[in-house]
Amino acid sequence: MQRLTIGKLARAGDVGVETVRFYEKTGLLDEPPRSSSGYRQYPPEAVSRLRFIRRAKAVGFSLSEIKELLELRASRQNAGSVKAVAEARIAEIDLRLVELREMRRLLERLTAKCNGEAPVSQCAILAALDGTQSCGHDKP
Amino acid sequence: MQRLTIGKLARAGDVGVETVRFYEKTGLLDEPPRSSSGYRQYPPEAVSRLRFIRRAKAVGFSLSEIKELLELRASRQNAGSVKAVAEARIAEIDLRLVELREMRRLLERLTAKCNGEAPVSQCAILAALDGTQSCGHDKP
DNA sequence: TTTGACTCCGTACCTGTCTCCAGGGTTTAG
DNA sequence: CTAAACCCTGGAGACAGGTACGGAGTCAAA
Repeated sequence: MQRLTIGKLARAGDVGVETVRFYEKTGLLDEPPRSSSGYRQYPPEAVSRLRFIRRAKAVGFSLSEIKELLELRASRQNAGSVKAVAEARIAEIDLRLVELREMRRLLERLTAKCNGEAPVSQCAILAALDGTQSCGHDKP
Repeated sequence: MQRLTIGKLARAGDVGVETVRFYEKTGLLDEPPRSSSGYRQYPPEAVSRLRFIRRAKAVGFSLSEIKELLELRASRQNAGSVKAVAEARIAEIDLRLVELREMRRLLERLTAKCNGEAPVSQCAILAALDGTQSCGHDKP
């Protein structure tokens, strides 16, 4: 039943003390009871909650999505709503992957055409960005 | 030789008026001459500069990278430095692609295991984030 | 008991890229 | 001539996700 100070919780969750307070302020962590002198006294479960947040961040959930997941976890709904959040996140990732691959393709083409020895005035990259050459992005 | 007001420039470059002023403040666009009443009067070349910025943003350069590219464009160096900026950007994109693919892979595995009809207490996604089940991320 | 590590609170700051506002002056179309 | 549409400045606000700081109170070990 031992309670943790904020510093111990932060170390256990591998985040900064300020981050714990920030999470509390934004509703990701509940306000814990306080000691007579006002120190936060966390129950051991706070560590798993903090780790939940860390793991959810690692798979790319935003803090507001994580808050939503935590609220769902505490609810008596069925898992479909959680799955929906995860699927929405996958869809966002897919969108971003498409964008990044397209950017990469364009950049790759440009750098392939660029002769690094020539003066900048003949740089294919700059020419494409100037629009004096197609970079495959704008229609003619 | 007709000069453009900021509004016309903004429309020509498909950005907001405020954005043009912001680009000026941050050094992406030069300060143009002013009319007697203080209105900005842009030369037609400002449009291509603005479009340069727009295209460079589209391939994922940050504004500070774009500023660097614009400075290189105005210099008498050879194209190698431009190419280096582009290659650094490709490397960043590759890094991000790896991260996103990993996130996607983890999320996909979790959602596949999640039965949406079950109560949240049996949700495989939440279980993995809780750490009570491996999500393939943390070592056992 | 003293020292050093810890905690409290509130607020400001950071990166990046804008976006909006108030309270003016100017230009242009009708 | 008037009304709408435009322009000016400086500063604030927005988003995300923290990070830093100052001044003061508290706790634990030597």
